[in-house]
This record gives sequence, structure tokens and C-alpha cells, in this order.
Amino acid sequence: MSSLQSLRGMVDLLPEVTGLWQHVEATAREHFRRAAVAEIRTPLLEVTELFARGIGEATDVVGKEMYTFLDRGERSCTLRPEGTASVVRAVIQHGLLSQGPQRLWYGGPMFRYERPQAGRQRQFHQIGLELLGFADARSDVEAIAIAWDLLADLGVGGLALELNTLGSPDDRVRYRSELVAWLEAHREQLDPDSLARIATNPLRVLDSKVPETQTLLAGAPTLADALSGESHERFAAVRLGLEALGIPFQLNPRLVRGLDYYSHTAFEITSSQLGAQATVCGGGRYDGLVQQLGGPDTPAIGWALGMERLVLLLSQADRPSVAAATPDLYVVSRGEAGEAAALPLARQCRAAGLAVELDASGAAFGKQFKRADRSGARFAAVIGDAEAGEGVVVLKDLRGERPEQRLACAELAATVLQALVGPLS
RNA sequence: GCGGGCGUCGCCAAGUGGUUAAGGCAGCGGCUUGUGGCGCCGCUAUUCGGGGGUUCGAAUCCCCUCGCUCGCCCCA
Repeated sequence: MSSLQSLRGMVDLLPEVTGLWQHVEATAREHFRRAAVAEIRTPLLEVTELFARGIGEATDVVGKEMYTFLDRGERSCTLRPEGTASVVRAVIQHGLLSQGPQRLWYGGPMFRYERPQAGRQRQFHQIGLELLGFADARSDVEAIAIAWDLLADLGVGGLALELNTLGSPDDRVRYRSELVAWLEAHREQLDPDSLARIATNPLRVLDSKVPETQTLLAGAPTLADALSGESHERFAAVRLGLEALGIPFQLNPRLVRGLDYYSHTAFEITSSQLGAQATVCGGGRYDGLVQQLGGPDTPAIGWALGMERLVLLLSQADRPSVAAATPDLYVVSRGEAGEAAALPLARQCRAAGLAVELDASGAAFGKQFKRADRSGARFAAVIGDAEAGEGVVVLKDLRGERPEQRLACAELAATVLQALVGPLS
């Protein structure tokens, strides 16, 4: 194949799927509006240091998945691999927190250099929520509820909410060193993968898929034991809040978010229908991040939802397909005067709110009608030299029984609009 | 980065060493020069992702390469 192709992992969204994407986006917007969450848009490109400091040097995302390059000014730049760091940076940079807590959402492409597979691309899209300046457990519950309701409204079934707590940053640091000490003491019995993670991300050892390691881990110190009383209470409040809203969840003590900034509540919404990449939405609390990036000490919680995975679920389900752009009216014309009159006519109908396709091919009438039929339009407007001369147009119903009708050009839009809302035949 | 599967027309797909590479869908043209949907007829791959090699001869065998895909890792 000598012709040019898109880069690996960079996917084109063709017209047959953009309708569904728009539907998801519109639904998300509406849910954010109802929850009084405002949109924020940040650049796709940031200084590399933002992600290194925000996400954590030791994470896979920063360590091996970033699209990083030097710009012409020799500055190290990175295409954003996730949204939270950028949002926090923007909020700090513009002093938004001095105006009070912030309820923000964002959406758009993210970039991670990984091997593509089902539900994973190198350029992928997330919609995310960030509640900054909210410490109470109720904000955790609210954040989760917004995600849950959005997914339910979209009609995604078979979802499971998994919940865990990572404790306060202090708890986590303390537990981390306990765990590392314990793992070091059992080095010989660990599998190579887990061994490597001691240095990089020890909490992830808990999630090892090696059976022997899992058996061994039964004797390891648990995060739950390392939690302070306060952290325990906080987690209990989150659980109670979810129960009060009737949102089902299952506790998963091995749910450890990969990014460094998480603390306390961590959650994932997963689907069994997604293959290996089962997480549709993931998030949690990140109380330390704002300060770590140079802002005021600010509690926060957020989540990100994977658009590709969501769309995958929606297109698997037996749901009516979201129609692509189908015209209401297809304009067929012929002859010099007719063709000249067709465009103003189409334009006038568009101004009235109709979806109008104009056949500008100059093809034979039969051809034009064939195309009118395939376009899916309900009506065809026919204008030839004779009609153009009299200032009239022929309206033909392509789907129903309505007889062909000759009417003044000026009446076309109103007539079609009225017919569209009326019964089909 | 590591494993498995696959790569024949825009899409689906037959063909596994031997003259011109089936077929279906879509597309285009015609039957039908002011009226579509059905039907009928015709056209659309000198070429089998690309490059080498074996052979009298390859889409079919071998090597390399590129791409797609599923999984591992990790994550949305």
C-alpha cells in the first residue's frame, strides 16, 4: 500500500459513527449542565514537566507511554496523556480557586504511545469531571453519581461499580513502606513481574495475576489495616452515600489506580462486554495534586470516561442506530433557469430550518431521483425551466401517499415543515 | 516492549503451484433524453499489503518487511 495511511493507533471516525459520538457528547453535556458543571478547555500540548510531576515519574504513563518531543525552542513538550493535570494547571495558573470551589468538565483527545488493541488507541477520547475544592465525602458520592447516571441514561447496561479506598496520602505513604519492607523480605518467593514492581509501583503487586504470588500475599500487610480512623470513617460515609442513592457497588481492595495522585476514594466502572480493557470510567480523589503542582492545598475528586469504550458498548447493544445526516428535502433541477433557481430555493429552505440536499450534478432526471431516493429524504423538490419561469416548484413525496403538488417557491419551506410534523401518509 | 491470529477490488469473499484471479454488496453506465424504489444488461483487481528468493511456472512454498487484529503489561 503506497498511499498514505493514518498513524498506527490513530483512528478516523467515519460518518457512520459520528452520529453516535455526537449523541454521547450531547448527553454528557446535558448531564453536566444539570449538575451545574462548567466546561474547561485546555491545550493538547503541555510542558512535559507537568505530567512528570503530576502523574508521577514512576508510572507507566509517564515512563513509557508519552508522546514527547522537543519543539523548535528546544523545550520538551508532551501531548496530554490524560486530562486532570492540565485542568489543575489551568486552574492554578488563572487563580480560579480564589473564586471558590470549581466544578469542571472537559472532553477531547488524549495520547498514549501503547500497542493498540480492543478499546485502546494511541489517540483516544475522554470526557472527564473534576470537582476542585470539595473535601466532603458527599462530593465523592456526587461525582460517582454523575458518571453513573450519565451511563444509565445512555442506556449502557451490565455495568459494575468497583470501589476502594487508598487512605490519606499519609496512610498511603506509611502503608507503602510497610508493604515494600514485607515484599523485600519475601523477594525469593515473588515472580519477576512483581519483583520489578517493588521499585516502580509496589501497590500494584497486590493485583498480580500470578497465583503463587496471590497465595503469598495473603500474609502481606493490608491497606485496610494501615488506614487511620479518619480514613475509615470517610470511606464509610462514601459507601453510605452510594447506598442512599441506590447505586450498587462492590468493594475491591485490589483496585489501585495507576496514577500517583490518587488518595482515599478510588473507583472504576467496568463492563464485562469490553474484552481485556474493561474499564469505561475510572477516577478517584486526588487531594494532594493541586498543591503538588504549585497551587493552594485543595481537596479534589474526579473521573475520566473512555469515549471509545463507551461507543463500543453502545454499538454492541441492540439499540436503534443514530441516524446520520439525512436530508428532509432533496432538490432536483434541470435546465439553465431551473438549475439557477435551485440553489436560492435550497438556501431559502435551509434558512427555514430544513435539512436540504441540492443535486448539483447536472445529471439526468432519472439519476437525480435515484439519488434523492438513496439520500433518505422524505421529499423531493423539482424545479425545471418551466417552473422557474413561473416561480413555482413541484413537491414530491418520496415516502408517503401525498400527491405531487405544484406550489409557489415561497411556500415550499412552510409546506414541507408542516408535512414533516404531520402524519406520514 | 513481549506473545498469538490475519492481510485477494470501497466492503464481504472463493481460490492452497499450471492458460485470461470466481461470486455477492456497493459504485458507474444503459434499458428509461421531466420523475426514484423492482427487474434486466454491461463496466469496475494485468493483480493478490510491500520487497527479495525457490520454480519452466506462485495469490498459493521460503525469507524479510509493513500493516491490521487479539492478548500480556498498563490504563479510559
